Amino acid sequence: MDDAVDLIQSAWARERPGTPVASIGVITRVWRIGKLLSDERRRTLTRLGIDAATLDLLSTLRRAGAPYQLPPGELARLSLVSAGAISQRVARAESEGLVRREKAGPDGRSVLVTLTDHGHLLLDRSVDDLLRHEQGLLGALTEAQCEQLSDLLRVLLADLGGLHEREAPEPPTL
Amino acid sequence: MDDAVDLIQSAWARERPGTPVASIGVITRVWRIGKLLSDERRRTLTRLGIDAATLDLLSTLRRAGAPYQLPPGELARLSLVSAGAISQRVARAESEGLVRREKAGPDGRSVLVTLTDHGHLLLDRSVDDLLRHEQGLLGALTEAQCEQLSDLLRVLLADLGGLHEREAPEPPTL
DNA sequence: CCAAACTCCTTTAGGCCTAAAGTAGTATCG
DNA sequence: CGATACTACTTTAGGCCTAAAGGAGTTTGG
Repeated sequence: MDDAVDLIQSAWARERPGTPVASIGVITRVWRIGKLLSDERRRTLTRLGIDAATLDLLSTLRRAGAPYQLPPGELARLSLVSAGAISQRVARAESEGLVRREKAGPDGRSVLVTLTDHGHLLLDRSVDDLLRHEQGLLGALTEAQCEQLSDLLRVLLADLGGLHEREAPEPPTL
Repeated sequence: MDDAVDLIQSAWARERPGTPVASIGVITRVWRIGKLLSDERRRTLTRLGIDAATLDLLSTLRRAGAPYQLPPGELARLSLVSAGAISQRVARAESEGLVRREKAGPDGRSVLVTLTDHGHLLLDRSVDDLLRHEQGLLGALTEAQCEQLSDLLRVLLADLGGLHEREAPEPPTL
């Protein structure tokens, strides 16, 4: 039986024979699943009184362990968003008292973002509910399928990880 | 060996023992792969002189086949975005001469969005390049792995597809 | 030493999206 | 028929993001 993505693939084949449709089965499904999960997360988090960007920020600091602080650059790298996005996330979270900015160390450029007690509490209050809910969303997959899927995605993610750097093809180290 | 997502999982387990981390292996990887692919697509499309939202609109009309027209509601359903987003996409594309809005049929509310020749050309000029490029991004996976991955994602996507409707739990048909 | 290059972070301009409100045409039903 | 509910689409307000420009501090090399 065909799903919506199979139909996209066959529609291209019908309308533009020769179009290279091989990637669609994986890429379009990844995007659609990601979109549906994001939409659902937004709904869930609205109920919990937090938004996805803030949750991501607080989570990253929380997972770093005590003393729950990281520099903006590290947050950007870990979160896969631009430095500018982190600056804005931190500004928003700071204005709500969830994190604090501290000038750090001898290098006058560097900053440390620290989780406040309020931020810590808000996170701890939301994360289990959220993750439990999302675990339920994977109910269509058996445990074995989840693992198999994780393994395949791990391979793909590892390969895509260096995409940005690969831009300027480095001369091989002779 | 552990990737960044495995580290997220073990960090939660370390910092908050008991947190339900089972979903992370699939969900976080799907998001990250989707993000990396979107970033790469944005870069590719910038070179081709089009943006992802417009490409999606033109593609959907193109795949519908002659006469290349669909109502906004159908476009929203097929593209997984809100009706408001479609209205804006169409407005942007219309101002560039890529599509045309037509009042359709006896029902005064309904509209048909039609691909113009200009839009048709722009799409046909971009889509093969784009898809060929993206096919290359899956190079880390063998053909068999791609198929296996597609199959697992199809199962998950089919299940998530009805998420929005499941909101208001319908009384069982006695 | 000091200029140039570099690094870290922030700010700004602009893009696209969602949720919700707004507009207008159509259907339902007493 | 006319009020009410509904449906299709658009508009608006606000959120978050990227790319690029803008400080400011640090390193490098003559």
